[in-house]
Amino acid sequence: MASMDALSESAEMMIKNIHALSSDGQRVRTSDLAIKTELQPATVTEMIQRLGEIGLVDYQAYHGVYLTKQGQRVANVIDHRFNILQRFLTEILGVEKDEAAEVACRMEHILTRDVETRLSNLLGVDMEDDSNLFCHEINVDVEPEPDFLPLTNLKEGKTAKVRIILENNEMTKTLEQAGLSPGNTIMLKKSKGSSYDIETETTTLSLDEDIAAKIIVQN
Amino acid sequence: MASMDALSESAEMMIKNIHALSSDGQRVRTSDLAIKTELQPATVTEMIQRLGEIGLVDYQAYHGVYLTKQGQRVANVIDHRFNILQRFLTEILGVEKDEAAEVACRMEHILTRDVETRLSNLLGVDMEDDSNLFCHEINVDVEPEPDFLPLTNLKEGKTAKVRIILENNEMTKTLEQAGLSPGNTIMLKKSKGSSYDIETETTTLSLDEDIAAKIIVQN
DNA sequence: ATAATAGTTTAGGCCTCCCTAAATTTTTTA
DNA sequence: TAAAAAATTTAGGGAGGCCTAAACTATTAT
Repeated sequence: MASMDALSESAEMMIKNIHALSSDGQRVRTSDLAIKTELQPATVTEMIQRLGEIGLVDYQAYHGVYLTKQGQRVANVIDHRFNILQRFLTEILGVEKDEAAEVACRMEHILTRDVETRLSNLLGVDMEDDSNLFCHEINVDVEPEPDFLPLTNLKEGKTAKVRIILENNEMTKTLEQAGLSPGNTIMLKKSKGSSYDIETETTTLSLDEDIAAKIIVQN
Repeated sequence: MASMDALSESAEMMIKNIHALSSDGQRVRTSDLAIKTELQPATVTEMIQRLGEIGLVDYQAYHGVYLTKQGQRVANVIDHRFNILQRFLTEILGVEKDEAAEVACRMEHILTRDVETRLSNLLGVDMEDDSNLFCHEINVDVEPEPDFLPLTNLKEGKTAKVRIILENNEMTKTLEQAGLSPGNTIMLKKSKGSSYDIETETTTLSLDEDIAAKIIVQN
């Protein structure tokens, strides 16, 4: 097992891909890695031989590789960094998903531990608790539905939570007294014409369409 | 002048360093570059010869290099990216200056235009107006206090600038329409219970606590 | 069971990015 | 201005990361 200086980007990518392909702890085949990494099989062989010498993978010629304990640790770090970066790019910067993935994939090899931790905090992730971080490719379309909508779009009979009221004046004070303020739960009983009948935790009331449109609720 | 694929990190670093050393538009000497880049003089020579072939520098053997127009453009892009990244790392994440510089120096070669723009917006910088960006090494200890805090921690009556909205969905679009988007200034009028009353440049609104917690402002 | 096919590795080559040592050019200085 | 000193470049070499073509091993199918 050779010395352990920092891994190259290519080496880290290879480890990441081995990890991604060895779902069931089985050995991963050279050809599958070649496809995933978009490298030639010969190049993959060369690479994993080097990783083997360093002790990050267990490699047996003609029979594929799997990550050693150490290799898994490396893979986990990289995955974590990738996820943090991707979330930062999409959720905070608003970068489009594909571009975010590409950029995150390049940056994951550069992040220091400190920056990683700070980014995690910014995103409200507990670094010690890894459970919600290893989602490689899994939570791709979970999309728990934003579900923010103006009261005018709520279906009759549906219950929802008031989240935003786009106005703040005398009128809203009245609404508040009726239990219609952010954080409260309400139910739309009926909407006929431009009138919305609502039931709050404390009372019932009827709203004009213009006002209802300014009340944003969440299912 | 050879073809123009993407520059390597090393090449970009060399250009950046040539730029940094050619304050007065004079030719930069190989030995100075060797010191700055911490490479051997022979390595520098090799590099700048290649840059010369590509047309990014004007190189005369034994007499140093200077950046061509094209080279300057590259240098400006890199410097800009570096500054944006460094500011993000220090001002928003609170990373210590030296580490921020190191990380920024690695990341500057990876940033895409889009991410660069978005980071600039986050920092409140107008991408078209470069003047406040070229601060290399100048604004070293200005330290304008991080002061980033969630809206839920803002004191009543205080005005602050919206910096980050930790989410990107329907809800944020609604907020944006109400003048609540990064870069805008808002004032927290009152916070009672789980409801936050805010005044933006265009309107007033009331927010639920969960949402308020995702809005990061700066004093 | 063995021949054909599919998968893998080795061999050899190219480029980048580094290096050291030797040659060359420029600058200094006596 | 010529020799010494300093700076620069050339020559040659090594490692990493890729490649293609050829050799080799494993698997499949008849």
